[in-house]
Amino acid sequence: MYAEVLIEYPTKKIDKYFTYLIPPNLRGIVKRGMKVKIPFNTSVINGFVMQVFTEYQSEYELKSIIEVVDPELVLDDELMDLGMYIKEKTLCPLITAYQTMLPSSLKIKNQKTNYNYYKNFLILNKTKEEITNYLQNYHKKNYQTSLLQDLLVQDKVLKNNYANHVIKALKEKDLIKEVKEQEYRINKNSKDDVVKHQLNSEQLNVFQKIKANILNDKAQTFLLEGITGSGKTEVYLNLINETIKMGKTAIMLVPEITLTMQIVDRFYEWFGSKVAIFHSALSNGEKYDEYLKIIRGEVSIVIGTRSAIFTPLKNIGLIIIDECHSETFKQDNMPRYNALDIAIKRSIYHNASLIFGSATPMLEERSRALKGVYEYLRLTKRAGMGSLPHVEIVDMLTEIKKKNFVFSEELTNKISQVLINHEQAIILLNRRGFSTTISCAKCGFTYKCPNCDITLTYHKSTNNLRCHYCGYYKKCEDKCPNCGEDALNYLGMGTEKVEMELQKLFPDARILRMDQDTTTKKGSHEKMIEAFKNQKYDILLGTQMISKGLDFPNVTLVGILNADNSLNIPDFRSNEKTFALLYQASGRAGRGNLQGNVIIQTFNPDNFVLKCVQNNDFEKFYENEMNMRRILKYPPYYYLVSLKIIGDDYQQTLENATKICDYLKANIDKTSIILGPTTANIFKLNNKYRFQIVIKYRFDAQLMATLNYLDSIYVNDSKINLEIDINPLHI
DNA sequence: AGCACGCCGACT
DNA sequence: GTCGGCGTGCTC
Repeated sequence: MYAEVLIEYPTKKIDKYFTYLIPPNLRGIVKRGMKVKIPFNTSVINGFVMQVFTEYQSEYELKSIIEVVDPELVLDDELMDLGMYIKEKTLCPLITAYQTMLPSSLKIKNQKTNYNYYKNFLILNKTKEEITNYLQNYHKKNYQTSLLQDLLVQDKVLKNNYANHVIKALKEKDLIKEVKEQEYRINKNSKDDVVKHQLNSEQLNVFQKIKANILNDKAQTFLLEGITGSGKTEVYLNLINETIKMGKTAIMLVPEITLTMQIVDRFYEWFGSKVAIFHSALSNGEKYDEYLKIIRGEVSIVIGTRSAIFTPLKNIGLIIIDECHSETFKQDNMPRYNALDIAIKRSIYHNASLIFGSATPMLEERSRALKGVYEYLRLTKRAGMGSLPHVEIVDMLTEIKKKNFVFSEELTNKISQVLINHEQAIILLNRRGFSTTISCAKCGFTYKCPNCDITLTYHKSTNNLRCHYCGYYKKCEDKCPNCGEDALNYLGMGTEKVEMELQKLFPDARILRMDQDTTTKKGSHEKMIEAFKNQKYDILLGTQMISKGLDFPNVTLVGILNADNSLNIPDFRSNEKTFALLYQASGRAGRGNLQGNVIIQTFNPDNFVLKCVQNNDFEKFYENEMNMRRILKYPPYYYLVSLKIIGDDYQQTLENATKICDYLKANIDKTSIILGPTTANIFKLNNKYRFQIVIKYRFDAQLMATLNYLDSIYVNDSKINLEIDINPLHI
């Protein structure tokens, strides 16, 4: 017996099968989809079995598989094929696809093989009658009798709760014995008195439609566009409930679990131990346990972040991707897969229903829904009492003249009103992007590329402004070209500065600041949210992280500082992202019975995106943005591919980039557009120079073959590294 | 990815 | 004369 094995080094250089002998003691045990320990070159490593043969002709002597890493963890045919699909679509080493499917506790370097977690219990070694008899004749009352009493009531008790000498004494009398049982690290029970809200007519309509589709075993994707507070979660809960009643299983993806703990708790309340969760904050042991629950068929619902789309559930009836517009669903290292694509693939395999849910779906998804590729469902009314908030745009230019640099008069007034009424406020500081842009503190002017409608990026080393899309650059000026003031600056406001300012204005207000600095400790995020929900604070101040999915009924005011900041990020999606962010953030206001107010502070009060947020005008925003994308040839009208050429030597890297560009021009479809080579957004990283080529295409029969060829060429180049990202979210 | 092999420089 | 630098190539 022989096995073809993938080596667990995530590199393209050895992305091929190696054949091993299956020793007699492992025959019938080693199967496709299993992890095995193998000798490779001079060391012992893990491998992944792709195929088992009975016959094999070899010119040289084969080595033997040493052992199976974990006989319970086997990827089934669906996931094995899915791995191949990912390799084909994203050009990754095959093993990286399988690695993302398995819990990280089984990674190469991880020598620890057994993650099973045991607890020691005590049980009676005699019948209950015998013990009762014993207790009646034993006239004293001590720790021993109390332990026996406990065991008469409970069958088994945790060993750790009792003193060792007591246990020893009872063991010597042969009355009790110790047993070891595997325990899952996460144990949740459903609540009997869970509050199940009555669905309104809109929710009911959506529920009925999707339920019927699950019953019909039809693979169908739904785009569920529901305004903030429209009760999407309630629809999900009811649909999942129906799914498991039909004997099927469900997966729900969320962007980041820590931000969505409120939702996850609701799932535990409804479904208890039928739920497994996956996210990065779990320990290796916890992940292993959750995975085991799925493999053993003990759970029927999985909630998790991106990679949870690969959970080995059988008989999937429903897949939900909540907040499907989130960029976290695309992985930005290998394998560069998009969970939405995988979800579609899996829903077809299982004949399952698939829901993409969002208040602000990406243009790609929305246009597919309009074309009828997805079924378009909408929730247009808030589910509870709350009505949509009143949105006001404040021009910071006039405020600055009044010496209000951080907080406008209007926002200050509204905050004091909130404090008087004992309500709560959220202040969102819209952080700038990763690259440095220059703006004028006096007039809000920013430099734009004349060719791309993209904000120029400042390069300190050469003191000029560049467009990393087309290569346009210009010298940096001292004075603002718009208003002539010497007020160009590179820095935005930090949360700390805003907090100080806020405390100065409202000395008695209890302010909670949430940003990367204050939430790095594990669990601190949840604690803060809990504290704010319990009204231990009046004002929550933070960055993007506070804008999503949180539900605080007492919040009546949302203030958004420097709203136009994210518009200046050099990215063709910056409008879309800003719209989603502002809309989501405004949605935090007025979720209870109280009327909500939103104040948007900006230097561009007439900005189209902001106006659309204010007027709640989705259609107009999408229409305008689609038009822009069409003119500029961006998704959803064109698909994108990004190639990054990375190397130590500037000249050599640029030469290779040019060579690749020429090769592309000669070999791909003439209707495709090739941009570049230009310097990449991050031009120098880890002392390596980075160039970028962007391909825009619609239909290109030669493209994949060409990319595959280029990829294979550069695998064996030790000087130049080529990174290809197919359908990148940003370039 | 890791590790061995191999061919050139500054040392006891 | 040798120790060791990391460039190159192989791993069932």
